[in-house]
Amino acid sequence: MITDFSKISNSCNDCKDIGCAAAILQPAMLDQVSKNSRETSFRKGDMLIQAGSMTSNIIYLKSGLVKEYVTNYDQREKILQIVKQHTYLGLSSLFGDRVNHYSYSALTDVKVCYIDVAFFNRLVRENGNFAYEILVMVSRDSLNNFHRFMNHTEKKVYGRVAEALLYFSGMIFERDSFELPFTRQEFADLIGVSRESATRVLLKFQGEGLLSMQGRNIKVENQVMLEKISKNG
DNA sequence: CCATTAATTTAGT
DNA sequence: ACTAAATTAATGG
Repeated sequence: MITDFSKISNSCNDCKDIGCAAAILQPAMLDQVSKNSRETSFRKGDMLIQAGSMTSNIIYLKSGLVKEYVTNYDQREKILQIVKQHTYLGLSSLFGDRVNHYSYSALTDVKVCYIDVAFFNRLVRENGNFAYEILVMVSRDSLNNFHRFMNHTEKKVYGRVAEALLYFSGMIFERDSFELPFTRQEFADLIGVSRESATRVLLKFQGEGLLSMQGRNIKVENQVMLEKISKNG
């Protein structure tokens, strides 16, 4: 947490991490955004939103990675998705309910902007283009997640691991080598398999030359093959 | 402040 | 579930 508030410059007009929705807003409107939002940062592992809390603020993720998850009845958590920079957290909860349905915690050090929820609502109502972009985000989000969970019900462990790897290299990091931002347990939680199965498959893939890894550093060596495995389960 | 060690977390079997 | 390895926290100088 930042404690020296005087150092925070909070003008959205010269923000380098502005998203495609806010980029549409007129400078005068962005000034309003500046007045109704506040930037802070979180350390890796910090919780940003606890499921069940009220949606008093919308959180815009400026930089870093965040996991969106629910904790199950039996203590095992289910990770819905990895959220990367330049997206809003808790949108579906805002429009669907007044309560956050998911928990969010920082996978890396993270910079965020809190935006007052009443103001955000006003923004959406008064700026059609902004609202449109938000709608696109929310829809894309739900489509993605829906597909991923559909796949879970029919894909075998190999397919899911392959898919997750492609998800990281393609969607999140956009490069074929990356550092897994979390433990094997969390990796397993993301794809809904046991930790043991996840490591077993990872090692098998490594043995077959589909990827190389040391610790959390993973490099996709044979994307074509992984895609095939991902498709066919 | 740095170095050692103790405690907790993580990975693989 | 168990062990080894790694990471993090605590301690003492």
